[in-house]
Amino acid sequence: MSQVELRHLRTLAALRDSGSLVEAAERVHLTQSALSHQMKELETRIGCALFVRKTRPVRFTSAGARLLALADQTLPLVHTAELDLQRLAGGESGRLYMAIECHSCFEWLLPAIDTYRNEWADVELDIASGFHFAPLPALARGDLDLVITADPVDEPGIHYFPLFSYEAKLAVAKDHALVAKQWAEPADLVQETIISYPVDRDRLDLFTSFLDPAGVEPARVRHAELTTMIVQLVASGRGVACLPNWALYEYLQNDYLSVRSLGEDGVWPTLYGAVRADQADAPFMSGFVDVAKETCFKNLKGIVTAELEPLKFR
Amino acid sequence: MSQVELRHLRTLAALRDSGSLVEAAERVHLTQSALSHQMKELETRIGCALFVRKTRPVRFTSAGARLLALADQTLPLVHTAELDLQRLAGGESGRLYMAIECHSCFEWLLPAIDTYRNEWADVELDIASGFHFAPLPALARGDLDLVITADPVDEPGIHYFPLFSYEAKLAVAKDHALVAKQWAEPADLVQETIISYPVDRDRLDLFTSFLDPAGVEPARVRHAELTTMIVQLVASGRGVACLPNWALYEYLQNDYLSVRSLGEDGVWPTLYGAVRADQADAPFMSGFVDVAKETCFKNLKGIVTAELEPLKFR
DNA sequence: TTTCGAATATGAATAAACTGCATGTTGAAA
DNA sequence: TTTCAACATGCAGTTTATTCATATTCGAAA
Repeated sequence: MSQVELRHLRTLAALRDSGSLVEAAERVHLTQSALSHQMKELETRIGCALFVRKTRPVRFTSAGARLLALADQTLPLVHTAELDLQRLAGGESGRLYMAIECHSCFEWLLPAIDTYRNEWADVELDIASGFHFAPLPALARGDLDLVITADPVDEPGIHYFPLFSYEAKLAVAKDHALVAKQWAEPADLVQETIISYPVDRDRLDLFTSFLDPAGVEPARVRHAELTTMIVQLVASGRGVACLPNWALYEYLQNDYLSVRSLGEDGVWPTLYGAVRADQADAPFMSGFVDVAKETCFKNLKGIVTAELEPLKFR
Repeated sequence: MSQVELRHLRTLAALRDSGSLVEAAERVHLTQSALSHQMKELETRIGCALFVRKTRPVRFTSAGARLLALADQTLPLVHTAELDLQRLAGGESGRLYMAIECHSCFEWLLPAIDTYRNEWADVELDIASGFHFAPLPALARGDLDLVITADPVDEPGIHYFPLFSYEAKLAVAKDHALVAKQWAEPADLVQETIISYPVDRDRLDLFTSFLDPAGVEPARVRHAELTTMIVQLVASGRGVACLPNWALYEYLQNDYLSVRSLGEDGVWPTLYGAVRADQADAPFMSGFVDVAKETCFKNLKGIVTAELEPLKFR
C-alpha cells in the first residue's frame, strides 16, 4: 500500500539535479546499479515509469514530476527536523517546564530566566507556579523538567543541583520583645502566632529545623499567600514569620521590621534545582542551573552562600 | 547521516493516536515487537529517547514531539502524492501536450478540447502549434504526447488512432474554367498556380495523391500561412488550392468560391491522432480520441466519414 | 510486600531488502 | 559500422526488518 520512501525521493532529486543515474549515484553515495534497481522497483510498485532514460538529461514523466514535487515539499522538512533532533540529542535544546515550591523565589528566578533566554533561545520555557499540585511527582512523570525546592526527597531518578544556601530568619515587628535578644530560641515562640505560606508544616523550616526538634508548639499558625502580606502582618505585630533573608532584605533596608536568627547558629536551608537524572547532564539544563546561580549571587550578593557540594541525603 | 524514515513517522503517529505500542502495532499492521525494535533503533540512531513508556498513554519527549510535528507535516503530503500517482498510473490523469500538423484543424480541435477538459479536469493540457519543429520526433522523444496528422509514418513505438476521413478538394475561383467540369484531373493543373501552406510538398495530398502519380508539375507553387488568406487568393483567381472539405464548408455556403473533387473518386485522406504506443491504452488518452471524434462528427456532420479500422501501413 | 496482568523489551531465527560486482544491452555520435 | 557512455540485469553477499517466543518491567490491587 504505502510505497514511496524518502530514499526514492532523494534519488529522484539527485537525478534531476545531475541528469543521469551515474552522476546521481555519486551524490547519494551509491552505485549506478543500486539506483537502477531502486528506481525500477519503485516504478513497478507504483505501476508506471518515472523518467525516460534515453535522453540526456533524463526527462521525467508526469509521475516522476509528481514525485519530484513531493520531494521538494518533503525533503527540506525532514532535513530541518533532523537538524533540530541533533540539537535536542546534543542537549543544546529541549523543554524546560519548571515549578517553584518557594513563593519568594520569583524575585531571583525571573531575572535568571531573562538571562537564560538570551543564551538558549531554542529551549521551550514555561513556569508552572502555584500550590495546586505536587511538583516532584510531576517532575518524575515528566510533566515538569525542573523544580526549585528547599526540601529534597530521596527519590531514584531525581537529581538535585544545589543552588545556594540562605539563612531562614525570623521576622518580627520592630517593637517585638525579641528585638532585645541576639537570637531567637524555640521557647520564645510558645506564645506566638506564626504566619506562613499555606503549605504543610513539615515543609516549613521553622518547624522542621527549629520548633519540632525542641518540642515547641506555637500558640497559633496563620496563613498568607503573598510575601508582602506576611511582612505586613508581621510589621503590625500580628505574629512572627520565618522567611529567607534575601526575601526580607529590602524591608530591612527600609527599617520596616526586625529580624533575628533561629538559634545561635541560625538555620541555613539550601535551595535545590531538582531535575530528572537523565536530563542532569544536558547542557541546556546545567546551563540553566549555572545561570540561576550566577543571577542569585549577583542579585543577592553577600546574603546567600554557595553550597557547591552535591546533596547527600541523611 | 539520514536516519528518519517514513515508517518511523507512521509508527509515531499511530503511537500518539493509540497511546501504546500494542495498539499502535495493530494500526500499522505489525507486531508490538517490531515497533519496539523499530523505535529503539531510531532512538539509538538519533541519540535520544522519543517517548516515555512507563505512562499510559505514552508521553513524548521533545525529540518525539518534534518528529510528530514532522509526521504531521509530511505524511499528508506523501499520502496525497500517492493518490495522485495512483491516478497517473491508472491512466486517469496525465500530461497531454499536443501538436497539430494541419492548419485548419483548430476549427474542430478547440471545441473538442473544451469538452475534454470538463471530463478530465486533472489532465495537463497544452497545444504547441506552428511549424517550427518536427512533431513526430518530438512525440517519440516525449516532448509531445499527441500529434494530429494526416501523414502517418511507420515508426516503432508510435500508435495512430484514426479520427476521420475527409475529402481533399480543389478550391477554385467561381469563374474558373474547371467549374465547367465535373471533377479535376491532374492535367488541368499544368498551367495553374498552387497555393498551399508552407510545408514540404511531400506532405501535401495534392502532390502525393494526385499530381505526382500522374507525373504532372504545376506552373507555380505559392505559400500562405492562413486558411482565410489561401481562400482569398483562390477566390480572386490567383491560383487554386487543395483544402479539406470541412475547411471550405463555410465559404461554399456563402458562394464565395467553387470546389471540385480531385479525380472521379476524389482524394480522401484520413486524419490520425499519433501517440506513443505505451500511452495508447491510457484512459485519459483514448478518452481524448473519443471526444475528438465525437466533436468532429457533431460539428462536421455529413462531410466527414468515420474510418474506424486501425491504420495499416502500405 | 507480594502477586498479577498488561505492556514493553529482548534474543534468535527467518524473510526480505538493498547493494555491489560483473557483465550485458542500448543509443547516439563519429 | 564502430565506439563510448549510460543504463539494465543476474547473482551473491550483506544488511535490515520482522516475527516468534520469552523475559522483564511497571503499576495496581490484594
